Amino acid sequence: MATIYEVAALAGVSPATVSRVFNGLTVSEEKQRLVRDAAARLAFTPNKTARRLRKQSSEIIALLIPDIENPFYTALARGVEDRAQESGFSVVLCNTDDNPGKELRYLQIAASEQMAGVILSPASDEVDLGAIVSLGRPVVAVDRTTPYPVDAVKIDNRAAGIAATAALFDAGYRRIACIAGPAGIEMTEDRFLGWRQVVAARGTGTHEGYLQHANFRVEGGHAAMKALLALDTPPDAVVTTNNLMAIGALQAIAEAGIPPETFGLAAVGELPFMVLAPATVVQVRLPARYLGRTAATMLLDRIGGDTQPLRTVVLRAEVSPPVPPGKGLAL
Amino acid sequence: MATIYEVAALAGVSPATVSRVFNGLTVSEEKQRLVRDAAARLAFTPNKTARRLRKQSSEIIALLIPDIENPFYTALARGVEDRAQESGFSVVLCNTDDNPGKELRYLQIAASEQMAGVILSPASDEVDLGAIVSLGRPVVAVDRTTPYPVDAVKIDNRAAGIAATAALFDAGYRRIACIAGPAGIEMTEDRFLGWRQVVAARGTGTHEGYLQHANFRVEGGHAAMKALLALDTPPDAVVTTNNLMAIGALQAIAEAGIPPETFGLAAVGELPFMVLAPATVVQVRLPARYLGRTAATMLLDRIGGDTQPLRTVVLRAEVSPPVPPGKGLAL
DNA sequence: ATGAAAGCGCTAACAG
DNA sequence: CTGTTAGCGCTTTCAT
Repeated sequence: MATIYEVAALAGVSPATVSRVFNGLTVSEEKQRLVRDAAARLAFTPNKTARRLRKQSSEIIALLIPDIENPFYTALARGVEDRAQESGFSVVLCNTDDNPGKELRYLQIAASEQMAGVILSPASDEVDLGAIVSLGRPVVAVDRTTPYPVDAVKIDNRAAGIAATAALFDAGYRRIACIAGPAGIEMTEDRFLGWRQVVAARGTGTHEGYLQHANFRVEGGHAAMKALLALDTPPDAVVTTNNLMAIGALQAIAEAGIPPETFGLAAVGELPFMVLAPATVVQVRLPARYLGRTAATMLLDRIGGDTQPLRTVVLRAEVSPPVPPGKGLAL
Repeated sequence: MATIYEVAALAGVSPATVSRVFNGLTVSEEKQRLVRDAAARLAFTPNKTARRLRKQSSEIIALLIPDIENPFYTALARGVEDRAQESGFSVVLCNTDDNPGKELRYLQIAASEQMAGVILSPASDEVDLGAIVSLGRPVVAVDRTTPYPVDAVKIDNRAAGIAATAALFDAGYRRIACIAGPAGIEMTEDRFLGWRQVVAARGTGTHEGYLQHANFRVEGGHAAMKALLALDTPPDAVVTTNNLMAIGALQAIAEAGIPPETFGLAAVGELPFMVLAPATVVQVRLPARYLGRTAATMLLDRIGGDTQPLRTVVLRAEVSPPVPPGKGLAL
């Protein structure tokens, strides 16, 4: 890799001038040309590491997500990436696996790599963002929140939970259970509170065991659904607070030999690659990509020196239009 | 962020000694303790940027994949990540979007960021890996190949195509079409050659238009399937050379009102989150995660100085066990 | 507008 | 075993 010194020598100027050319500072037309020619001939690419050491910052933003195999997060990642590209930033994707230890480690890496900022969907309420924030690196929480005061962009989760549950009521179901994520994550709590609110207001009373907590994976939804079906008075419909758990629930329903069209299912989130949409699956569509884009915009604003007070942007989810009868593929 | 100079001052040793402690070189027990105490008190984290500038290399490997929203690639990414973590490396995920321009750009970034190596699934045969290779950075091609001489790990694609097609034959289908990816990518060509081989050997002769090329996305498979169904003698089964196109094909079949159990579908790749597996969907399972892990292992070997001749590891795909009747959820 | 020179924080000889 | 010192390649005053 050629350095600015070699370029400078070839162009007959000083290294400083080469640097100026590559940073868009004022350089005479003539020398500008000289430098560009020399650089082209040497296939010169500025050494980002040296530049970063000097400037104490980079054009890289870290994105910490809990599960890279969840399409919701990959869509979110796309949104972040697209926006970042527009401003010449690169994105480093870090998979925390919902593991606070891994999360912490990546946060340290972000700091020691002089990354420009961090967007994260916290694995737990206990993330310590103090270290990175005190370094002056902006942080934006996305999808999930954190007690630590940072910018955030989230979904109106309570409303999403309400919409999902209400749709099942409207479809005629009366014994509606809920498969929620792990206790202690505000995002999923809010969604199940939405469920509880609707059930309390319109339901036929609460049933024992209708609220199940599970991890956010397919197996979690599967296990929880099995537990629900084993109840004395099993539900006739279920709300899941994320996409993957809905898949697991569907699998359990199928395994139990229940004709799916007789059982109501509403998911907060989109069921990925759902070729086969039984009319009874309600999807509360989450604007995942836009969530990412918004978070990236907020972060880039901060990186650019924006100093306004902390903001939380709340996005509204949208209930999927009911599947027209006969259109939902009856396999 | 504290520097080694501050730690050195507090510990009463030289900066070099601090460096040695953090690099596991020989330092007396006593000073070792001194340094660690001082470092802890200052919350010192070594500045990776400075270290990288000095060492001319980093512990980061770049992973360039064509589509981060394709579960095959996220699974592959997991494999890479898991293996990398074990050796203390981090992974930067880059989404090329099957766009040679983006791919080139990321390759340049990998070079100018002094990344330790690159694992990529080339977007085109024209990738120029010369620049990065001549920098001494190891490169491993994964899933797809490239004419440029680098280590590679791939699937036995011809065998996968054969397996998929043969399974349909065995199930009694006789007019088997193929939806292949874009022409010019060896991976997909090999799969469709497998199809052609079986059709030629066991088929009732070739039909006009039974080979469709499409992009690798859901829409591609959808459009191709529509074209197939519009033929004078439409096929009674189809092989798709990747997972996403199979989804699109299924959608088109459903839209056409064809009872899916009367139509055969075999996909090279797994249909992600397939709750609803009609018995007729044959999946040739690709060991995506293992593919990633293997690629990472090869790359890390090279980074570690392994100098053996170029290797290509070929992994064998596995046909999904036939879905037991009544088990494939009939929605 | 341009050049000279001083670091950014770390590692790796080289002495001792 | 440990300290001194010279850079890695770039940006940025400070002069000119």
